[in-house]
Amino acid sequence: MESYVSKVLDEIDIKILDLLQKESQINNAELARRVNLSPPATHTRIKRLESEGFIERQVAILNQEKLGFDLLCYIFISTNIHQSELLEKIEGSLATMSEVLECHCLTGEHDYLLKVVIRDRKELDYFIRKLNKLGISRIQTNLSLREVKNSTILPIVDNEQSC
Amino acid sequence: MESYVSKVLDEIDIKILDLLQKESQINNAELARRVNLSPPATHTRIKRLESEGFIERQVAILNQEKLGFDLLCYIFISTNIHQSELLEKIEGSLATMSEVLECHCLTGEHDYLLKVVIRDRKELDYFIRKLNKLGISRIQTNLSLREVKNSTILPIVDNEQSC
DNA sequence: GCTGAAAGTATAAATTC
DNA sequence: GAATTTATACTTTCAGC
Repeated sequence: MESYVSKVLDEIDIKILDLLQKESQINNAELARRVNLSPPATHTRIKRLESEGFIERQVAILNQEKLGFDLLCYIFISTNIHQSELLEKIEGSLATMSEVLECHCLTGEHDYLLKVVIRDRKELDYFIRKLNKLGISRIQTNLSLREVKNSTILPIVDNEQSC
Repeated sequence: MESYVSKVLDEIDIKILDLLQKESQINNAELARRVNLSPPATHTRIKRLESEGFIERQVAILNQEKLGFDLLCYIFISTNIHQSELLEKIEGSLATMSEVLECHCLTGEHDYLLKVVIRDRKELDYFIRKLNKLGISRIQTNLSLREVKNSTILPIVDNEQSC
């Protein structure tokens, strides 16, 4: 696989993005050292990468388990609705539910796939009731038994990484 | 839903975690102001939350589309393997593949669910060949047509949020 | 946990390549 | 046009209370 180097992004930009997506609290001087540039030059590039939207946001990833979220579920849902106005309303409702971390419109037999974090069985029951109330006709819940990998790192540089 | 307040985490800790998981580059003085504490006290708490593992890491979330990743896939895979040593080897291989952002061992008819980011159709073909070589017997690929929501924010405080 | 000072870090300005 | 060095403002972090 080759790196994504375009007219707008050179190798140094890619390197900066990669370092930041792995460890965003790295300080500017250290970042500059790793890309062989002066701190101000590096800083200017970061600001450009932010303003141009390559960096969407910087976040802290919290430990689900330590915070009491015992259940991670992937839930497939289907609706019988084909009216776009109603679908938008359902999507809006799904997006505002804080248990729903991800929601994707998918190819295949189901309409949407949800990634949902839940504390316990009781809350899962409550959540599925909420889905039913939205007018969702079919729900297929898959529980994660074990997390093998969970990363936000896009493969923008060649080397395979393990985290 | 009620907040997760335990002997180790009080309301202020939860508030700090929540602010950081939404915007980790917020500065300490501003964070302190929002939780009604002095900057040093706030700082001490953050360090504690990090060392105790409530904060796993801080990362920059990059824009997939702008970086050329046109395809987001959820891929279900099954193996015919029941020997734990071989399964561990397969899991290790999956975990080191940089296209695989997530890998979960799931309940249901399939063994694993993968979240995979891919640049184009050609790369998807190449990726599926790699899976075949690992000894995976059944592969069901679902493409994301549209992202309705994509968040890393755990619902540790009551209010529903939209991002 | 607070206040205030010292150390460290980011940003701006001036200059050079 | 983009990077560097120098200078300044800000932010974190460490005392003492």
